[in-house]
Amino acid sequence: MIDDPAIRAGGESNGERERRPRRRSGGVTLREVARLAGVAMITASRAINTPDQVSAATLARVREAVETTGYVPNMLAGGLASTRSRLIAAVVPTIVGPVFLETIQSLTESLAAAGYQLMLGQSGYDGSREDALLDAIIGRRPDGIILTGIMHSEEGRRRLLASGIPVIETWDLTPNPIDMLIGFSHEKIGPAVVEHLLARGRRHLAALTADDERALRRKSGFVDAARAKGLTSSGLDGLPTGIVRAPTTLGSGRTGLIDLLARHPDIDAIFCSSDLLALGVLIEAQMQGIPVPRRLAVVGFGDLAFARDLNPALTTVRIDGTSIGRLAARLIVDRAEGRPVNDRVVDVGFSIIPRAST
Amino acid sequence: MIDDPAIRAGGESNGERERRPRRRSGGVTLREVARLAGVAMITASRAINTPDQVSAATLARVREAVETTGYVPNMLAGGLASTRSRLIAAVVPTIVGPVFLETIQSLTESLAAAGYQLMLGQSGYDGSREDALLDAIIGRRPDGIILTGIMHSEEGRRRLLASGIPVIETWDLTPNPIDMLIGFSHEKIGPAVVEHLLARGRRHLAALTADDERALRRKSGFVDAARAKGLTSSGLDGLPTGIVRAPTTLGSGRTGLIDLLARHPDIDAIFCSSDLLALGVLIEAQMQGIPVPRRLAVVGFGDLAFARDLNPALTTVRIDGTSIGRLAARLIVDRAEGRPVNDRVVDVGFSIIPRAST
DNA sequence: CGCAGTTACGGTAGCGCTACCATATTCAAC
DNA sequence: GTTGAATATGGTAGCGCTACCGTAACTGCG
Repeated sequence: MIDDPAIRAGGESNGERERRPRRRSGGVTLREVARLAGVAMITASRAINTPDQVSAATLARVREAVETTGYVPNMLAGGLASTRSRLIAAVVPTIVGPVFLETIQSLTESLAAAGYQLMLGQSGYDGSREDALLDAIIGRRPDGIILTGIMHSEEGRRRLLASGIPVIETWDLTPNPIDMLIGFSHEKIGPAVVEHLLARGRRHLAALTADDERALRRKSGFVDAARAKGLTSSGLDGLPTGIVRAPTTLGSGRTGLIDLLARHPDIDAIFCSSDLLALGVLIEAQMQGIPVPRRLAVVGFGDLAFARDLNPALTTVRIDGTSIGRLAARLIVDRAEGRPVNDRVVDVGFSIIPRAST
Repeated sequence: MIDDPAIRAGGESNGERERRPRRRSGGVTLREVARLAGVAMITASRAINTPDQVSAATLARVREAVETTGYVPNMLAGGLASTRSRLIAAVVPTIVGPVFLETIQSLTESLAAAGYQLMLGQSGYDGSREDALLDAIIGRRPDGIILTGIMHSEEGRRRLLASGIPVIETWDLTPNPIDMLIGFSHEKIGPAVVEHLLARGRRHLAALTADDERALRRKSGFVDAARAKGLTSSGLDGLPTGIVRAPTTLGSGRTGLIDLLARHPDIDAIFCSSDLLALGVLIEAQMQGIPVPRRLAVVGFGDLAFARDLNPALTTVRIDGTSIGRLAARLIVDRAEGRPVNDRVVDVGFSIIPRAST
């Protein structure tokens, strides 16, 4: 080889063996900033990350150097050195389908305010990509993982536990959380809705729900509570129910109502597993000339922005998604910064927003 | 300095000077895997990242070692060493407001399939947090940045350019993109909608739009095209228009229609800047007993899932958000992997979906 | 058989940053 | 003055991985 180190070294100084160069990221590094400010790298680092550990004069000089060079710290390097990536991962079944949006929104904002960035992953409604996604996430060494309304495999649980990364499960209340939990009881929603409908004089209840796990549990709570009150449809053990494919659409609300009415013409109240379904029911009812709420009461779930503006305004179950996101951010950040977290399980509850549709 | 390396070194060799330990991430490292497989670290690395560069036997041994240890590569370290983070950043004004969801969804999926992860940032509709967000993003050294329908400050442009990170701007067509561009012309949508409405015999057009930048440009195209066709409302230079605050809601659609009708009772067609607005218009029209489309034609924008299921089904302008996301992923990944990208500006166009509301 | 080209693998030195230790200096306390 | 603690700064060795450069063994070819 002509590329003999000795020959190459000759050019350098006298004996000085030539170090091979390496592709660099191209940007300004902390070394450069430190040199410009006339301090050691570590001091420059402190000036940037823990400003109150350096003197005012030094701080000013470092700040100026940062300014003139346009230095942006490489957080990959910082994360590697400190084992704190300042990345938080959030997993949702799917981002279309507006249920988790509020949560993601407030999560992103709260995290950004604390200097953290959100990584987003979609597991698919059937959790198909969940395990592969988990590896991709754990590989990035996030400081926390937020699971949004998700059923995880045993294998997934193990990997999460083994990774040692703080985990928050949300939008549900499981008996044995992996780590932390912020959610509410889907089972308890059903009875509350039954209560509400009974109070409004309804006796022939029905449910229209998506076939996803949590919606089905809400439905079960509803059906069981109705049965406990002695409300069973003629010839049925439980209640008239319609099941539609998740994610729910307005269209499936319309066909769902048609189907339910065909089988049970006497129903006078429907609990839908999403506001979108409820909107479909409202529209179909109106087309068929069925007055809401006079002949048919409709309850949704989610309290999406449009619910209050419908005609009639939609009675629905409200989950404070914004609180969930904000709280999740706080817990995760507290954990990441080593502050103690006392409430590892938080039930944010739900509320029924009574409006004109019931 | 007393901290002379020679002195310390002396202590080391005979007196076994204790090397200070350092907190480690706690997990299994590649070194461990390599040791178990009986190969060098670099070979283990190749077995994992470029499997066809190692022999079948070695590959199997490394795979087994990975299996038994539960090794998950630290991509922070990998990213630092290779200057390829395999992170892609996406910036949206806000995630609530369903317009960009399809794009984010397909983006996330396409990127995941290629081994990349999405970082999400929200700039706020007014771009207030944009500059701070940009630093947070650039600091993570993503392999690409996707700007979703965003107006960026000059300062932001500079920082992006200086960072050297590939950038894709989407949902718009600007004359001088920062880098790459996938979008469509908001201006051209207006004339197309005017065409459509004229063909359906409408003569008294109106617009109801949000006050965000792009919606206003769609409106301008609409108004200008109408004026060019000689369609001006009595006593007006242009067309009756209503402006509502972004983000749009169903409620603002309702009040918008009330307001427009009060000022211009003779209008027979409304172009709304979002499907949500259009839904509000439909609902309000129905409340007031105004038959759609007989007396009033309604056109939306976005073709959200519910548009086809409304009654009457909503005529709307469709943007293929899924394509935008998929294409953006491809361009970014191609750039990241060093493949040539020939079409740096792509116009994905739009289409008018004629339905019963016009 | 010699030579080049290919395939498989390894040693080493970073990527850019921060944890860990250390030193120098200052100021209050005794 | 000595001691102790707090403040301000610096040197160095990694964090866990891959780029760069090797070497050795094997192949095909004249």
